Amino acid sequence: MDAATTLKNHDLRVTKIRLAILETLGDGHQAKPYGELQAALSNFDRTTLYRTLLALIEKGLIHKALEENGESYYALCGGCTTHAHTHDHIHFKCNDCGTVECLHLSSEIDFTLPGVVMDSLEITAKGTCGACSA
Amino acid sequence: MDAATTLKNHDLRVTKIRLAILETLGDGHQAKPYGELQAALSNFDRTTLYRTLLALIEKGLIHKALEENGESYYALCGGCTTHAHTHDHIHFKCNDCGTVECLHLSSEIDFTLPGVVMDSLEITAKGTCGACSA
DNA sequence: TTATTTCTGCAACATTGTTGCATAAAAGAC
DNA sequence: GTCTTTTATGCAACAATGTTGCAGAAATAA
Repeated sequence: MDAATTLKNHDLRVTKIRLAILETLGDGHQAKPYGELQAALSNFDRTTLYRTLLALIEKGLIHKALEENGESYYALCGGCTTHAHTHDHIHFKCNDCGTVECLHLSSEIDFTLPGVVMDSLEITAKGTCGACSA
Repeated sequence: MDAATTLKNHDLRVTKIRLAILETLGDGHQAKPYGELQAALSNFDRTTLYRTLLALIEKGLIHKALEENGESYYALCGGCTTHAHTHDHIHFKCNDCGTVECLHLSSEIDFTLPGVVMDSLEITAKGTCGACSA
């Protein structure tokens, strides 16, 4: 499915920056830092990028993978909608090359916290990725 | 052990802002956002607060619990040193009252990611805390 | 093609992060 | 307590990101 159709399916108008963001985020299993997005999309206004990211998040097309040192990382979602964000994956950051990947877990992580009601779980692992440790 | 002794044990001079930060962070199982620290310590310069937090982190007295919406949360460490940060706990944020707690896990969380070498793991859970769900 | 809805770019400001430098304060020696 | 050395603090200054309002431009639907 092409990007324009994806946008329409998610109740979003097809505009240049939206197509450009989706294209920049590529195949979706890798999260990109805000700075990189801004550099790649420097022909667009910074405010527009900011608001567009918000819109794409709200409609379930992308998600904020992690925040580090004041910078947010964004990645494509796999099948989220406005009302149901399903993120059965964790984020892995390579300390060597800096790439952030969305990895699916084969086994569920499950644990309980006494006395609290748990809604969501965010897991970020760090280390060395396959390419860098080879 | 009082705060001044703690500072000395960690190779840090005893100064007003350091004592104030340790006091503000209180009993240590709760993380405070930067904004709250700054408000509580507004008689000190913002830069000094910034550098002092860095120093306390480096010497293993406090740690950055999580980052959310561009704001960092800080909490006291339990037995870290400059060279060995041990954080066998997760962070829990209450969506209701906003408090962030450092919770120890009774059981270890353990899983593997194929093809990568894992160094560290950061886990943030969100939901409703005991006080708010009661 | 027109009318309507929504998006974009610009201006403007807040907050946090960050560095350099002169002065002030802390720690150790006497 | 005083002096010396080391380190911390406050100030100025700037960068990056987040955020809002508003007018003009673009996308949709009729």
